[in-house]
Order: sequence, then structure tokens, then C-alpha cells
Amino acid sequence: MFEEEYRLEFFEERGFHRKLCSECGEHFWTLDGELEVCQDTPCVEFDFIGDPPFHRKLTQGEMREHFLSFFEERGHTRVERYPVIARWRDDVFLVHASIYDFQPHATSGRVKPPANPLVVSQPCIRLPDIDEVGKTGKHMTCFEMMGHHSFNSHEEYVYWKDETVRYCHEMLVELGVNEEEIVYKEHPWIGGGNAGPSLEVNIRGLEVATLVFMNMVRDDKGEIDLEGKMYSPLKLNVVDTGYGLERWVWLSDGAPTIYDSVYGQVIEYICKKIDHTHDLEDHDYRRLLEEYTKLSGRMKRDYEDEELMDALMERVDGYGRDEAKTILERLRIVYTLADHSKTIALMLSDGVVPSNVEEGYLARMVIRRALRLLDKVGGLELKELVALQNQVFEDLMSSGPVVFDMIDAEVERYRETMERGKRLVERDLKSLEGDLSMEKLVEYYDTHGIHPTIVEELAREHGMTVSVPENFNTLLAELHGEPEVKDTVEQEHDLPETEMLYHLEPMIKEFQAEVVHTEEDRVVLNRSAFYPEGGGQLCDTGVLKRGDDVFQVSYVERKGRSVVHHIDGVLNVGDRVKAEVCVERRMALTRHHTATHLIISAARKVLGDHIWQKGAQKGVDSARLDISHYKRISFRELKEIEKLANEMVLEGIPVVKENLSRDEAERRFGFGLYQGGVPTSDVIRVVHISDQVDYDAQACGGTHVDNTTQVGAIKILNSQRIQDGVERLVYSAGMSTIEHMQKQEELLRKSAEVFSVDKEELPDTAMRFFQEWKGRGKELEKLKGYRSVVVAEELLPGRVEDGVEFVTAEVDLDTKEMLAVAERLTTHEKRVVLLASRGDNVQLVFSRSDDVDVNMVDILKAASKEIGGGGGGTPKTAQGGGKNPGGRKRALEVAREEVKKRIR
RNA sequence: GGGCCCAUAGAUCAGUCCGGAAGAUCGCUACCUUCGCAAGGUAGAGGCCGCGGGUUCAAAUCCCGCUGGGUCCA
Repeated sequence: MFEEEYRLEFFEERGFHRKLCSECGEHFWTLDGELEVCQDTPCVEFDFIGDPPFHRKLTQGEMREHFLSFFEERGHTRVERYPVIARWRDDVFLVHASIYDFQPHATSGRVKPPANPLVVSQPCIRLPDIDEVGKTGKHMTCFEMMGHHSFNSHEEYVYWKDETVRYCHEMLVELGVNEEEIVYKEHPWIGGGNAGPSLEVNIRGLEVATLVFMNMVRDDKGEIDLEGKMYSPLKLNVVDTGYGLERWVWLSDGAPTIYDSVYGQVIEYICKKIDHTHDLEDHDYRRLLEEYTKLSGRMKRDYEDEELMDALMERVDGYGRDEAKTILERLRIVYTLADHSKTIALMLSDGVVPSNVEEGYLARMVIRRALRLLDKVGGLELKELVALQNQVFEDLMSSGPVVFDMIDAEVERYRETMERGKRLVERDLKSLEGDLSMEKLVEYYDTHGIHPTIVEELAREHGMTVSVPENFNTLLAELHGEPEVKDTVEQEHDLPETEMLYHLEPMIKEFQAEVVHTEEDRVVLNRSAFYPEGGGQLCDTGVLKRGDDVFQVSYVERKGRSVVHHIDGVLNVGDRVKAEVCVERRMALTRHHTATHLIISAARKVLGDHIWQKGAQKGVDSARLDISHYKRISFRELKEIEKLANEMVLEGIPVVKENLSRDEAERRFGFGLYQGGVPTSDVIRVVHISDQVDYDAQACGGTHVDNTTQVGAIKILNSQRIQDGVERLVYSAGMSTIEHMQKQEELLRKSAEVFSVDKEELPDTAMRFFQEWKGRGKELEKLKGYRSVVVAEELLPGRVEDGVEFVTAEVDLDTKEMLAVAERLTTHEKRVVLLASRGDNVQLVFSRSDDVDVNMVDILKAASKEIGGGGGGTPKTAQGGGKNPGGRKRALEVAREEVKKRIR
């Protein structure tokens, strides 16, 4: 594929050969005419381990700096790294590659990149291969992707394939690599809706960089067919390169694993704590690890461990198979902990809040994996590892106490889940015969979060064995089915454009306009001051007047660059209308919108910088804001937030709206701009509440007051946890606050009136009444008990017929009392008790002594027909009833007859 | 965003499928036993069965809604 694309001037001028790999059948370029394989694993084995091709070992910091300045010297602008959580995108949670920083807006050509060309070293988190971490010697869940990018358009050509390969080659040679060892493998790249030719750069088994030349975009109407999907040429030609920082560091020292190369300090710390001797100076030990990594690199996916061990034992000395296996298993935990703790530190310090949804869940998943491993080895805590990572790596953005607080909360939650789960499993183990079924295992994990390995352990403690199927994860995946892929394609409209007045003249109430488009009850005007629903703000309402005809505007929406008004009637194109916006509604919405910005600013101050808007709605009576937070917000914190927000109101801070280029806005205000979502334009409207300092700045298209004073009083009405890790605040501003407070006042007043006490005494009084009420309930129960004794005595003696004493009565008792009476009376031999309650809802209780052989349920069923009801119970005592009191006497007669019929 | 699960005494849970007088264990209180403690024995207190509707003669139990929690997946 793309064969012609790879015939670069550079390859020709240096005399590269294009060869076919004898192992994988792919094409590659090399200076070594003898070379037959592509130098990628698994075609070859890692050949740099113990024999690095670089001049010297570089640390991560040195390597990063080398790369960045190399490209800086060659005309690139250095760009600061982005957070690992992709705040500026709505299609992914985490940053997987350096190019993610500039997708989709810059790569699509809609927005200018922050610089061109640019160079960045971007920390990335990739979780799909999490199972391979610690096992293969090279997989990591977090790494830094160094990338240099250029964006070539018709207007601006920067550089393309040839220069890209030259840069890469030059840098490698500069670092000491023998250029005969550098292999460029053709590797067409398709992904993320884009495609293009690409070269993988391989050195002695290790892929050190991927040079992607993005020049196609997914397009059903396109003419290029790639793997069955259609693509068309991209407006921009984007150079997307990725150099794995950690891999280059590994290449520079040839350590047995990439983890030893990168996490040396952390590994040393963990090994010391868990009492494992990790001495890479020890020849046999080092060789064991080296050969293991080499072999695992050669293995195809899903290989058998035993197969690898067979091969390993042939290569190493000084270790028996079992001993080697134990060491490797232990090291796998060590390496995984080193890796995961870095990922956790990175995610949390970049603002991911652990939760059960979205990126928060991904964080929790990694945390729980780490905790499971820590439980296994013992003697170590997650917090100390994360603290160590913070200390070792300077690329963690912020690591305030919030990070540790979040970890504490997660550990606590994990322990509780484990406790709960253990009790559940142990209960089941005791009562269950034989093996635990697969269904149970799935239930434990899916519903209760108990991983099968933990079930296994618990079973062992109880002397049972549980076999966890190899394909457990697959089975689990099948249970959940395929997730739906959301369609993000924007609908196109060819409606006439509307001049939007609400930002130009915010306080405009009336305006003249002309109808330029209609469709049933929907009209588009040439100009409009109606705010269309958007950015979580509800739309304006009002009226359109054509002469004496008045049309109510009930809903307003935005489609592209047009504003569509829904009215209760029909207008015609060309009609001239006078429009009036409902000012009270607009003001309420506007106040709530500015209040929302104040609330989020206050929440950040009170709760921490991890606070992020997860959704919001600004209505007329109240507004609500969903924010990410790792625990319930306490009343004290709510009060504090409320207080801060109101202080900002009283301070009278100007609310500034300005249109800024995306680049400038991001530079000045950071990604906090995108709390409410990411605009798609190059110029964005920034609303910032600023005096000497910026209290809040957001990209926002909503309406806002000019000064915080105009917001009026803000009152937080409620907080809910709408999801784990997401808290919803409901609050009001301005007039609505007064209305809400009046309503509250009314509730209090009415409640106090009920008790005839002052409002202040309401809580105490309510408590006293509740206690008293409970006490009386108990007293009543007791008295009913006594009464049933008395009534039972009063009913005696009954009438003896056919050798059985019938106690038949209509009584003023409830069902429970009747049961007590019946129980008391039927201890006497040869007795049948037939009771019916007085009142409209007739309750029946029929009982007998043990020596009367009649099923009272049958009797009751027959009798209850007379009162239009039913009943049930036990053969000895049945209860029931009906709603037809006229049949009460008859029901008792029927019962007696039926009993007599049966005892004869 | 989708799925599953849970809520009953201070704690842990039965009871819910299949409606018919709210239970167990631990803890608590008092007494017995002891020089004292632990242990044991006896008695007792402690429940709006999460909240609100509905169905039914009858609801902890069935149905609907809500609230609070847990968990898996994307």
C-alpha cells in the first residue's frame, strides 16, 4: 500500500535498499544490503540489551531535552505538554499520542496550531495493553511521546516526508547509532479517522519511532479504499511523529527491561521494602532477565508461559525452572507497581477524579490493580509509591494534598469493597456444594467488584479449589456486548444566516427584523436578539408582532449560523416583524449563568483544582452545575462555597467578554477555558471575571451580566451525588433566591404552626414528638396484648357441637389482636375459634386446636366469599377478609357449617 | 452513556423468588456465677423493614417513582 509514497529523495541519495522482510513479508528500507529481516519484533530478537547502540546512557530529562532542543535548533517551536486527560476533546478520555494535543481542530485545518512546525514531549496513557505490563519487558501504561509536527496546507508548506526522515536519521547518528542499523519499515497507518503512509524506525529489534504522514481522512464519499473503508485526501498534510522517550532511554543503556532503565530508583525502593534482591550486577541474575525480555519480545501474542520457560531454561545458568519462575513473577509485580504508580500519579495530578464513569473509572481501574498487587506483596502502600514518583519525576503537573486525599478515599473504598465481597463469597462458599459456577464468578466481579483471583484465594483458605477460566475476560466482555459508537458528524444546514444581536447589544429588548425563511411553525429572521438554547442556558422567549398579529415565541434554537424561532402560527418570508424578548426571563437566565461561573470558581477554591464542570443547566428558577469531586461535599463546604460566591457578588467584579484567538486564550487562561465544552472555531469568546486577578475564565457563548453585583444573592439549594465522582449543585440567583427563601420560610412557618412552637424549636420539638410517637406505639402494642387476654376470657365458653367447642364472635379488634386471641384460645383441646372484625373492612381469623383435623384455610376461603374477599394462612390458623360487611354474619355461619361438615 | 446489585435492630445479615403475627448472630443493659477479669448462664432494651405512591381482605415481600450506596463496561 502507498508504495510510491516511500520513494524518498533521502533514501535514493544515501543508497538505501528497499527489501522484503523474510519473516513478516513487509517492505523496509536499509543501508545494509545483506539484511533480510525488518528488525522489528517478533521478526528479530532485541539485540541492544546489554549492548546499547548509543554513545552513552541518557536520563529521561537529558533525552527529552536533547530531543526538544534538536528540533528547536531546526526551526521548531517548543510547546508545553498538555494534561493527560484530554479536556479539549469529546471523543477520547486520555491522551494516547502527542498528535492528540492538536486533534481534531488543528489537524482538520479549522484552527491554527499553536506553532508550525512544533515539537513537544507529551506524557501519554495507554491502557489497552495493561495486561502486558511487567511481563514483556517493554509495555508501559504511561510513557512520554516526543513528537515533532508540521501542518502543511496550500497556503503554508513547512516540510513533509523527506525532511522528517532526515531529521530522525540525523538525530540517531548523532547519538551514536551506526546508520547501517537503522531500518525504516513501511507501515501504512490508519486510525482515528485519518490515514496515510508511515515509516516505523527500528533498531536492533526495537521500534524507536513512528513517522506518520497523515494525508487522508475518513469519508464515505471518498474514492480511496483502505481496508474496506473509504477515504478522501485531507486538506492538510500533517507530519505526525512519535518517539517513545522511555524507549530511547532504554536504547541508551541496554538495561534488561525498559522498567529498569526508567524506574531504577522506584524499583530499588520497592525491592528493598518487599525484601527482594534485585542485583543487576549479578551476572546470572542479569542474564536471566535479559534473556527473558528477549524471548518475550519474540513471542507472538497469547503465547503459553511454559513455552517461554522452556526456551529460557536453555539459555540461562544458575537457576532452576521453579526458582526462575518465582523470581520473574515477583519482578512482574515490582515492574507493574513502578509503572502503575507513575500512571496514577500522572492521572490524579492532572486532575482525573476516580469514579465509576469515564476517565475516572480508568483511574480507579489502575488504582485497584495496583492495590491488588500491593496486597499480594505486602509491606507497601500506594501513597508512598505515588509520593516517590512525584519526587522522582518533574513532569507531574501539580501534586497537592488533594492527590493523596483522593488515594486515601480510593484505598478506603477498595478495602470496604473487599470486606463486603469477602463476606459475601465466604457465605456462599459455606452454603454451596461443590464448585463455584462461572456465573457466580462473573457476578462477584461484575456486580460486587471481587476479582476472580481473590475468590480463588478465599476458596483456598476454605480448602476448596476454584478454577478461573482463561477466557474470563472474554466471557465478561460478551456479557456487556459491543459499545455503541457515537456519531459526531455535525448536521449541515443551508438556512439563511441570522445576525445575532444578543452579544452585540446584550440589553436589547425590542428589535425589528424580516422573516427570511419559514418551515411550518419555525421561522428564521435576518437578525435576532433571542438567545437560542445552548451552553446549558435555556432559550429566550417572547413575541413576534406583525401589525396586530401577535405570535408567541416558545422555543429558540441555533442551527449553524441561523437562529430558528418556534412560534404558534405561520409567518411568510418577507414579513416584517417587531420582536420583543421577555426581559424577566432573560435576566433570570443571565444571572444564573454568571452565578454558575462564580460557583465553579468558589468550588475550586474550597475543594481544589481537580474541580471540573461535568455539565450544567441554567434555568429561570434555578441553575445546576455538575462538578467532579471524589467525595460528598459536606454542608460546611457548601456553606463555604456559597459564602465565597456571594463575596464575589458583593465585590462588584467586572465580567469581561472578549473574542480571542484560540491560541492566545489558551495561553492566557489555560484549558480551564473548556469547562463547558470545546468550541470549534479559531476565535473564541472568553468570559472572564477579572479584577486584579482572574477569578474565572471560560470559553462561553452564553449571556452574562456586566458586573457581579447584578447577579444578586446566590443560594445553594441542594447537592446530590449524581454519579460516583460527580456532585450536582443546585442554586439560585437574583430574584429566584428571594422566592426560594420565601418558600423555605413558608415551609418552616407552617411546620412550626403544626406543633404550635417557634421555628427555632422545630428540630427539638419534632424529635420529641417522634420519640413520643414511638413510645406510644410500643405502649399500644403492650396494651393490645393485655386486651387480647381479656377478650379471650370474655369469649368463653363457646358452644359445643359435634364434640367440638365453637368460639364464634364479632370483635372490635385488629388482625394482630385476633391472632393473639385465637392463639391463646386454641391451646385448649377440641376447640375452633372463628373471629370476625367489626367495621367496613371485615377481617377474619379462623383457628383451631391441634386435635381438630380441619384445614382452616379451606374454611376461610369458603367463608370469605360471603364478604367479597379472600385469605390464606396455615392449616391451623387462617386469616383473610373482605370489604362487604353485610356478609359478616353469613361468613361466620358458613365457616361453622363447613367445619362441622368436615369433622363428621 | 449502558448494564448489574444493595438498603430490615448499634454492627453483620436471614426473611423477598412463592404476600399471611419482623428474626438470627455479635454488641448493649441488668442480674446470676467470680476476690476481680475473661468465659458461661438468665432476663431485657433496641425496628416509620430507606422514602412516596399503587395492587390486595392482607405488603418487609408484588408493581411504579424517588433517595442513598456498591460494582462492571465504554
